[in-house]
Amino acid sequence: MPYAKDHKSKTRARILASAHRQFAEHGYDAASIDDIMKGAELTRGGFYAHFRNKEQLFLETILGGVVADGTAPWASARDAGVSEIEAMLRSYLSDAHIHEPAHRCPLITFPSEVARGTQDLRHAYQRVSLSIADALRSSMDGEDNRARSLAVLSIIVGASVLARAVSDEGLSREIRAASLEYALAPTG
Amino acid sequence: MPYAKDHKSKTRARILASAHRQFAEHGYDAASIDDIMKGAELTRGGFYAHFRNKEQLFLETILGGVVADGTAPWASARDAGVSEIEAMLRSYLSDAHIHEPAHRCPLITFPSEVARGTQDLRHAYQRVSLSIADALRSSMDGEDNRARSLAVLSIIVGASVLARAVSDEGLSREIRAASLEYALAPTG
DNA sequence: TGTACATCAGTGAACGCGCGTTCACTGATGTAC
DNA sequence: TGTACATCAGTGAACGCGCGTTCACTGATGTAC
Repeated sequence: MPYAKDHKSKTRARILASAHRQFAEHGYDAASIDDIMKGAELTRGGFYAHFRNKEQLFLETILGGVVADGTAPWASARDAGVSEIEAMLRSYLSDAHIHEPAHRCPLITFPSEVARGTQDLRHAYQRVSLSIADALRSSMDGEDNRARSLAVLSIIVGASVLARAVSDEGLSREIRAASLEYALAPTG
Repeated sequence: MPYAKDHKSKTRARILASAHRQFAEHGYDAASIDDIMKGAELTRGGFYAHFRNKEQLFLETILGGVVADGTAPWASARDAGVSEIEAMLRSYLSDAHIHEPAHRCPLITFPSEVARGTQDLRHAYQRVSLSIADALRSSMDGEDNRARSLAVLSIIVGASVLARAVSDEGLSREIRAASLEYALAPTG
C-alpha cells in the first residue's frame, strides 16, 4: 500500500472541484481537461486514472450538487423574521448566488448542455431537480404541495437563468424581485 | 451587377436558418461552420463573405428570435374558450414547442451560452426577453403589469428549461402543468 | 437578338492550433524483514 | 531502528482529429454594345 488509503479519493475530489469551476465558467466544450487538471495541481495524463472520460466527469460534477451540503443556496435556512421558504428563495436569488462565477446550482449553470446531452446526464439533472423541489416543499406550509413546489422551482430557475443572461444589472434585479414576490404570493 | 440584387441576402438568410438549427441541436461550440454551411448547401469558405465570424453569426441567430413572426410560440394567439394569455402560455409550454429539435425561443435554447458570453450577446438576449415580456403583458388584464409579466416570463422559461433537461417525460409534463396553473392563478 | 466582358458569390486546399485520449515511464511512499 | 522492495499515482510526449479562419481561384450571371 503505497500512499495513504484516502490519498486517491482526495485527489479525485480535488479534480471534481476544479472541474466544477471550469465547467461553470467556460461550459462543457470549452473547459479543457488540461485546465481542469492544472486547477487540481496535476497534469493531464493522470486524469484517466480517476474518470472514464470527460463526459463521466461532467455527470459527476452535476450529481455533486445533490450531495447534502448545508452551505448550498437551496439548503434549509432561516433568517430573522422571515419564513423558512422565503429565506431559501431569497438566498437562491441573491446577488451572491447569481453572480458567483462558479455557480453553485447545476440547474441554472448547465441547462443548455444537459438538454442536449445523454439520457444519463438528464437523469442526473432530474435527480437534482427533485432534490431541490423536495427541499422547497418541506419548508412550505400546508399539505399536498408537490405541484406548488415544482411551480416555485420553475420560477426560481427561470428567474436565475434570465437574471444571469441579461446585460443590465437593474433588469436582472427587477426580474428576481418580481419573481420572488410572485413565488411567495398565496395562490387559490 | 452579376446575380440578382436579393441573391446575397437570400443566401445569408439560408445560412442563418441553418445556423439556428445547428446551434440549437448541438450548442455553440459543437456546431461547426462546416456543417452550418453544408446545411445551407454551401461550402465553408463562403461563410466569411456573409458574417465577420462565428460569434457574430450566433448573435444574429439569437436576435432573429425577436423578429416579428406570427408563428412564434409567444406570438399573440387565441384559442376557443381561453383567454389570450392562457393561449400564449399553453403554446409556449406545449409538447410541440418543448420537444422541437430546432427550438424556437432563444431564451430556453441558449441560456448557458449567453450567461457565459459577451456583453453584446447578453444584450441581444435581453432584447428578446423584454420583447416576449411585452407580448405577455399586452395580453394580460389590468394595468401596471410589468412586474407580473416578468414573473410569468420567469415561470415559463424555468418550466421549459427544466422540462427539456429532465429525463422523464411524465415529470416534464408535470412541471409544465404545475407551472402553467401557477402562472395563471390570480395573485393578490 | 447575340456576344464579350467585368463582377463578385462561392470554392476548396491549406494554415496553425488545441482538443480528448493513450501509454511507456518515473518516482514517492507504505510494508516486510 | 534501518533498508530493500513492490506498488501504483502521477508524468508528459505523442497520437489523430476537427476546428475557425484565410486566400488564390473559378465560374455563373447581369450589363453594355
